[in-house]
Amino acid sequence: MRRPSERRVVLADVARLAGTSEATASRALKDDPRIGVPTRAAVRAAALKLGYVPNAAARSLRARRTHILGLLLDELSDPVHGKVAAGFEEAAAARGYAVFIMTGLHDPERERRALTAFLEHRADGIVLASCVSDPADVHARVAADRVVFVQPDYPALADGAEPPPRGVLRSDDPAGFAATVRHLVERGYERLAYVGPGVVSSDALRRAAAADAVASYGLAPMRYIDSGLDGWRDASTAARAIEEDPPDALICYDDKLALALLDALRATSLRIPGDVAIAGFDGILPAHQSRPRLTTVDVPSVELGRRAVEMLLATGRDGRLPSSEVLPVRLVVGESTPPRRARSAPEIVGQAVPSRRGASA
Amino acid sequence: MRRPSERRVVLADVARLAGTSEATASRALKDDPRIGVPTRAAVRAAALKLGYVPNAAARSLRARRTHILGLLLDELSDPVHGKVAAGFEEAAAARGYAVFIMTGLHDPERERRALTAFLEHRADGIVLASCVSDPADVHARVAADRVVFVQPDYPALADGAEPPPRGVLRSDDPAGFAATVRHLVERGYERLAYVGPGVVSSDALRRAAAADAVASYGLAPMRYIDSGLDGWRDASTAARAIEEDPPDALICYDDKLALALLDALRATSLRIPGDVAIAGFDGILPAHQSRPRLTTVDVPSVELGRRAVEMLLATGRDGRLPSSEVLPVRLVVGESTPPRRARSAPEIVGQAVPSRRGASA
DNA sequence: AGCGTCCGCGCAACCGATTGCACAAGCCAC
DNA sequence: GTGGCTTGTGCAATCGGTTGCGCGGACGCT
Repeated sequence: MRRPSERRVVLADVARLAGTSEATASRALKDDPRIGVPTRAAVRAAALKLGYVPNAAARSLRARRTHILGLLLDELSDPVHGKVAAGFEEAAAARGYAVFIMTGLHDPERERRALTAFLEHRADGIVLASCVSDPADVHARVAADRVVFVQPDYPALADGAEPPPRGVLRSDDPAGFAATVRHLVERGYERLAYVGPGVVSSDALRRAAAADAVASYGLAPMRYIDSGLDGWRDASTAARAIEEDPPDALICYDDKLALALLDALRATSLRIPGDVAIAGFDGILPAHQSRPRLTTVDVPSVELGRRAVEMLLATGRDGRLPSSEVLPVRLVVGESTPPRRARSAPEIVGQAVPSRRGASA
Repeated sequence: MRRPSERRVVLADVARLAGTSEATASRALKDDPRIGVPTRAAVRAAALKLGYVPNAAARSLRARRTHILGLLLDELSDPVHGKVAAGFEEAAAARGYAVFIMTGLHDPERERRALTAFLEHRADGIVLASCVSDPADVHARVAADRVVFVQPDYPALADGAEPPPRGVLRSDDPAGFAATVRHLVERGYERLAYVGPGVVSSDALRRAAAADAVASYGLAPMRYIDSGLDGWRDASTAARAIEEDPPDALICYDDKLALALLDALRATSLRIPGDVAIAGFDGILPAHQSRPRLTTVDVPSVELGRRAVEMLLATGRDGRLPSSEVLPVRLVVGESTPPRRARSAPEIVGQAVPSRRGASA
């Protein structure tokens, strides 16, 4: 237990106790082969005895490497971002990097401040997950070989750019939505609708991907239902709009929204999935446990976080990041999108109020 | 866009451009009143023009303050921990602190390494959420006025210690479980069972709190059902055990487990809540959206994170942390615990659970 | 014995900011 | 004109490690 009066143990103390110079002590502690084995042992022992803890600030000041990685994301409490963060932290820790995490909350000003913090602390690498700022602004502040974009909302950073961008990592969301649409079409759904928050820019991409798929099947253009920004909490407005004019199936921006809708639609006369099928996106755990089980798309969120670290730390000798990557996604069919023609008996699964009757067959 | 050839801009460059010394430039940038207004403006302009970004390592080396806070938790992808992290990050950012987040994953060795990282980076404060290490070991490494324990699993750090501990922050879980038991008793449930992972140490506390409450109502001792460590993913084993000999109601360690059980019990002949009622704990979003809606206890997780920051930064002039705090929780009655008999019991929906603040008895 | 190597280690500069202290003006009063 | 003050700046030490370079001694070889 360190008393206020005791000064912090510094390298000089270790060196003194070990009977060497600071230089030797420093090298010994990092197992420099130029230092003899006995000396190394002596320094080790001294450090241990004194409870020496090197000062990272001093070290990185001289070494020009901080072993710090910065991660910027929207919301830590969001399951998807939480998984990205978990994968990121795990991979970083495994490689001996500490992780700065800051949240942007869709606020450009907060993002700017977060970036400033990363830069002041001289993070060795920065990962921007779903940032709302302009990548050009970002690149004006951060060297291109030090920043990786994960799930960028910017079409410009996606495919088709010339030259192929580096340092961009994302999951194949368009393919996921295409798979969802295909699944629905194969199951006999025709009038599809997309529900999303609108303002989030990745929403436009997902919606467009679904719309493209719908068009490719020759179906009528997909209806768009605005869930609003807080549709994740209160989806009742969207639920009423759906009740008024129910489509055959709903394609949701993400699982969080789908689950909120599932909940809100209980208050309507609609039976789910009997009257309206519903599909989500992300593959978060509650989606797999909901009732009915949600048809959704598993996104490798943890893997995204992990790969982001690997990309950052894999700059080749040309000092450039590996080229961009797209991680595959996987459609998971649940009970929320049953074959449409097969429905003959009334669905019980989607009933609104739990039964309080006695035992029933 | 910074080219590799351009050297990083340092304070000396700013000073040169502004025509002052480094000392003056440094003071000007932090609005030292001793520096004349024109000089301050000149330095400001020079810094802006050069795109100067101060080096946090150099600054904190000399200033002996890093403006870094460390947060150690079990799993970032866990909803509860995610909310704690979110509150923590938000409060820290608002006060100009950067946040190191590391995960322990219930592994003492990882926790040790995380603590080492915090210490090497000289974090101004450290928050340990649900760490599995011995607090004594922690205090041997970290000054007592620099670390806050959130939701400690250690009875020794809870109430009753003498002198009252400082730097301990938790929610009133015992009161929450007591409220759940009371609710179940009032609704006519008699044979209660507790389901938990067993090995997690906070499990013992929760179980004990529930058991105490059960005893206080003169009911038979509560049965214990082991969910296993990965009961959050696969609760089928526990579900089979429940089906074999169903209690009246299940009190679960947390919502995650309750939801998994809810899901697993669908594969049994039991109807929920008709045959067996079920209650969770934590108040995570999916619990409020599940079907049936889960009776649970809202825990102020975000607030825990926020308060942790405030406690860390509120050390008085005696250099000591504020005394420990217990945040109140709130029972939320859902559909998973309907009245069991015809006799109607008083509704206590949304009633706040009486809770004590501070460590004073 | 003489000479070239190699090994192990220390000197001192350096990373980039902060800060105690001193000093130079400018101003007033005597 | 000189002393006492205030005001605005600069010098240089300092924080705690890292690292280029050089030096002394042990060792091998002729």
